[in-house]
Amino acid sequence: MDDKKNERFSQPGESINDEGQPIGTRRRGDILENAILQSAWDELNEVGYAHLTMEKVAIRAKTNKAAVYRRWPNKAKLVVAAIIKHVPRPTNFSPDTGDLRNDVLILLHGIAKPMQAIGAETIHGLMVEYHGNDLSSTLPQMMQPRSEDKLTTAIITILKNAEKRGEVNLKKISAQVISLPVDLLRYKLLTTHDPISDQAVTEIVDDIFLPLVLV
Amino acid sequence: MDDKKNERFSQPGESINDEGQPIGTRRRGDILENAILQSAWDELNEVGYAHLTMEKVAIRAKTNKAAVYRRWPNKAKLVVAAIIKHVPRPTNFSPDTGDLRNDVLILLHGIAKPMQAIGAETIHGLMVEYHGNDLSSTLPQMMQPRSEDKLTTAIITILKNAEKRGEVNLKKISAQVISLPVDLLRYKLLTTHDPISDQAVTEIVDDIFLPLVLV
Amino acid sequence: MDDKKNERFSQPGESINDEGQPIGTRRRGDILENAILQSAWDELNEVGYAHLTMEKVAIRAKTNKAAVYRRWPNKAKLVVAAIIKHVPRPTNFSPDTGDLRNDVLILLHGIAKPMQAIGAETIHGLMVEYHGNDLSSTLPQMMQPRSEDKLTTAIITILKNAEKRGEVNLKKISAQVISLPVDLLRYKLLTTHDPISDQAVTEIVDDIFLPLVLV
Amino acid sequence: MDDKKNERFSQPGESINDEGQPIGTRRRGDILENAILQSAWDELNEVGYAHLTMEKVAIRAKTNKAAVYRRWPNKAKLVVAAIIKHVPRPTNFSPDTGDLRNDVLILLHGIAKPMQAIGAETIHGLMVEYHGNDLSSTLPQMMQPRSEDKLTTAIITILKNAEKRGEVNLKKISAQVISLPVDLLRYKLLTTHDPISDQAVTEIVDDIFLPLVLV
DNA sequence: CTCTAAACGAGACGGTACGTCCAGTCTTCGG
DNA sequence: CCGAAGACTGGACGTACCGTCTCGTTTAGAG
Repeated sequence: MDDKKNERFSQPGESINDEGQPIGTRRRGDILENAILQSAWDELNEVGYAHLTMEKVAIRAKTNKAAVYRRWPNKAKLVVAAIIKHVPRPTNFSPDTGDLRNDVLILLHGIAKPMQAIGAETIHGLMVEYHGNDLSSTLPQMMQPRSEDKLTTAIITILKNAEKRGEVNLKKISAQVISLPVDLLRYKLLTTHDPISDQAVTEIVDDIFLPLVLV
Repeated sequence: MDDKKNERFSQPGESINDEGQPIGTRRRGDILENAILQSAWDELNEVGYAHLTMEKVAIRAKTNKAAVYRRWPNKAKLVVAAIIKHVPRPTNFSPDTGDLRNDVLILLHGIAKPMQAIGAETIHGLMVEYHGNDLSSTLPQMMQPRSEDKLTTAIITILKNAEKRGEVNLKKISAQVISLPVDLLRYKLLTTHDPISDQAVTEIVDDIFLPLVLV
Repeated sequence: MDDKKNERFSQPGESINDEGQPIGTRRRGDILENAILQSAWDELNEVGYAHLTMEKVAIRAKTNKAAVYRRWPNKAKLVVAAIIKHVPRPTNFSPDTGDLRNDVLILLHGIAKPMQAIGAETIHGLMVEYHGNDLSSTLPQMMQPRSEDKLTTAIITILKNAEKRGEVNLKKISAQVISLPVDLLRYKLLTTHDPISDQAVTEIVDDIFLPLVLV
Repeated sequence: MDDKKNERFSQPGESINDEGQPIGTRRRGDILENAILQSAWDELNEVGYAHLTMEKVAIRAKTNKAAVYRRWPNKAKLVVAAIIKHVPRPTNFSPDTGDLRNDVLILLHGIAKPMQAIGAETIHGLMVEYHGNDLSSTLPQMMQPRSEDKLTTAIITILKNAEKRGEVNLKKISAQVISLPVDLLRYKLLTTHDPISDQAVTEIVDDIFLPLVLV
């Protein structure tokens, strides 16, 4: 997906029409793929997941349904691809500021931002469509509930650092507690229409997580 | 909805066809309403929320779409009605066993059962359709995220009882913590395909909730 | 097809839009059926059988494909229906002018006109689509090759009349010869793009048919 | 078409895969052309003219559409080329057995066989596609209606031979009558799904043609 | 007990989108 | 540098539902 197949197209010197499309050229490969994903992303933000259709995505990308279906067999996979392309992955997975509270806050804020960009409605929609299917290979990790991979290891790393400083005793912390802050944040993101306030994140850390882990 | 308009129909002496439907009679009112809700519930369980259609519900109920739309303006409201009819409301909202741990466990198990009956896919689907709209008037409380009503007051009642026994100090417990067990349970129900184990519920209480509230 | 189901619609006093369509009314039954058949007939004459599509017929009739497919399952049957509606059936099936030559000429001209109206391309197209299927129930008789029904009996009637006048001896005329004039005419209609000249019809009768049957 | 461009390919020493195709070599020229025509012919016999598509022909020939379109601009011309390649041309265009009846019968049987091999559906389909266009340059003569070329001259030759023997008087035979046997045969082939019986051919000659031409 | 208004059943209607197939054209890359 | 390979645009296919509407029938309830 991220490899550069045919990055250069439409060499200089070609005539360009009013939409900025090279005339006499036919978009292919990544050029076209990007146009479709951009179209899907725009539709997603304008009409929402429920009212996004393959047909309109194709029209908006000035192509046709076959070109879309050739790449993604259904709406869910198309939307996931558009999300992966347009939503920045959480940046700082293992902050190490020397302070447990700071580290966790940075991690949570890093998760909150991209999930807000996706939006609860889209996540719910994907859950419905993917119901039962395996989505771990396609969905970005931050959206995956129970992703024992990245996010959990991130917290464990943070906690290990804290343990070195004597802040916590990792052995006495259960798995439930480890995934607790991320789970709670995700729950709030899924069930709240308004953006998550900084205060809400702070409360998760100060009122719930830290009291449970600090020695 | 629950009043008895025309409960008796099909008086004795009428001919009955092989499906048990009275011949020459036309179902109306609650009789018909129940038939539609039953059909919707069956469809929901057979094909799932995403593939449930008003058309098939009407056909299965041996009626027509107009009769369905006359009662519920869209799929979401129809499904909610079917759920309310078929899923038993949590039984014990304010257990008082004289033990905080017991009380919370009873409450959580009481919530878990009906939500399992509904299923995560349906809840996600309803979230998509109701996205932005107010659903508090229609959705059963247990499904409502942030339902500050019933469930929160239930816990508060339980905690008050515990406070009388000296188990907790209610003033020092934040709102976040109060709704924590229910939120966590709901999160697990939404994001897990397998049924919630008793152990998982117990862990929520023993590893997370009680350590935060016990004095 | 020809019965009058809902001939009256759009009662006087209703508002009419610029296309002459009643506003607020939904066309049904024969009204809609006629609109579709008219649309199909117009398309047939404008773009020809090969380029007629169900989609364009529906659009032209200002309706949708489902309404078309509900009535005719494929292009061939739709076209046949349009033909039956718009092409007048041969008028004079059993002329009796007292002269064999005249009678046959009248019959042939009566057949030639409607078949010309249909056009060779359409007939070939129908033959392809109906290949193998039974079309006798749907195709107008004049188009049916080997329609031993109407047309043959028509000629036999004509010949019987001639026999009474002593012009022919029916017993000595083979079935092949009886259907010969109609077959030849149909062959020319199918294989000639230009309209059939009166002279061509006359030659069939004078050079071929009469020499074979006159005593 | 029939010239030998690159008859030899796949020189000895090349590796051959299980389909007998040389590996590492690219089929070109006649090799590829023959493969396409074979594929077209097979498709024609399996699915019929109406359901034959350029796409499937290309796939079946293990090549791509462009290679097909480069050689034949449309389905009709491709099919004609396949027919010319696979259907033997009528063998005996000017039999001279010393008997008019025999000569005509031989000619008609010679025409009937290849046309049966092509099939009525295909001929109708070609008629539709070629509607209006000139097909005389591409279609084999036997299929061309009104082919004043080969077939007519063939009959004229036969009749001239008969005239020498005093069987007919050519001057008194109209053009209509000359083309009559072939026209009738073609008509029957076009409008009958079952194969033409020998008897039917004999009847054309004995009941219709000979009575009209014999002195 | 009759009359009327409402609800019902049946299903057509206008409309949108589905996912697929094919016609032709164009670009790229391999031989 | 030709041509094989295959992606592209465009459009039609036939189907499924949506939510609305019409028509004729049945029923409940008022007078």
